[in-house]
Amino acid sequence: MDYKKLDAETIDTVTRTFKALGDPTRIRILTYLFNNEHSVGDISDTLDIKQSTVSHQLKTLKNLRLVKSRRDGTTIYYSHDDAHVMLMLDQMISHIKHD
Amino acid sequence: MDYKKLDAETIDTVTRTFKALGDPTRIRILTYLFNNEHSVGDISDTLDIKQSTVSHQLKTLKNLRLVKSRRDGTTIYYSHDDAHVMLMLDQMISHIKHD
DNA sequence: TCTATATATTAACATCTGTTCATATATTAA
DNA sequence: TTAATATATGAACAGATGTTAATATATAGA
Repeated sequence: MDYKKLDAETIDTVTRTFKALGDPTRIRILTYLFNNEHSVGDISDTLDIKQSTVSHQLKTLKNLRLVKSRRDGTTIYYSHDDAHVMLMLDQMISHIKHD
Repeated sequence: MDYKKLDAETIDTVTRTFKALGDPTRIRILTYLFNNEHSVGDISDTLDIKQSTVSHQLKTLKNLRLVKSRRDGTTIYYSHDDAHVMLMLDQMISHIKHD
């Protein structure tokens, strides 16, 4: 890896992505979405995070294309949308746990 | 991976580590340290970041054991200290670049 | 000891971030 | 259309964060 090859845009995107993972609420949401899709209300109830907070953070994650959503009636289901990032999240958790 | 197994301490450490990677200055410093150790002044000059800023960010990275240092006279050389995290940084850069 | 050099620290500041409450929007069913 | 339910949005706020200038500390050499 050559640091000189890191253009500003790459640094910016890398930074934004890691920053998205640098918050406990978003980590908990993403981890909950590891295997299955879940609705906003489900996430809110299961993780005990206010609905408004969940919505805001899902929007943040969606802007970075880390999650995607589908509507079914009034319910909106979210699922992860970046397998590579999910893998890195899994790696980091394993790394931290086996310390 | 089971989200229920994520205790508060693990979430906290995972979050702190990702947060450390969520800043352009720290990303540039870590990337520069990918292959070799470098002194504070070298980092400051090469990356064009004020010495004070470099020192502050190196301290942040050292607190998280992402870098280590050794002294040689008045010069202090820093190098990375977490191969797994460096691997994830490399993975993320590759992921972003090949998008 | 005095000077020069390298790095660390402190305080201040502006900016960013995450949460919350209140409310808006969207969909469905009656 | 009205009511009920699910989700999104906007504004406000407190607290965190990154940079900077000024200064302190540490080491080596004269």
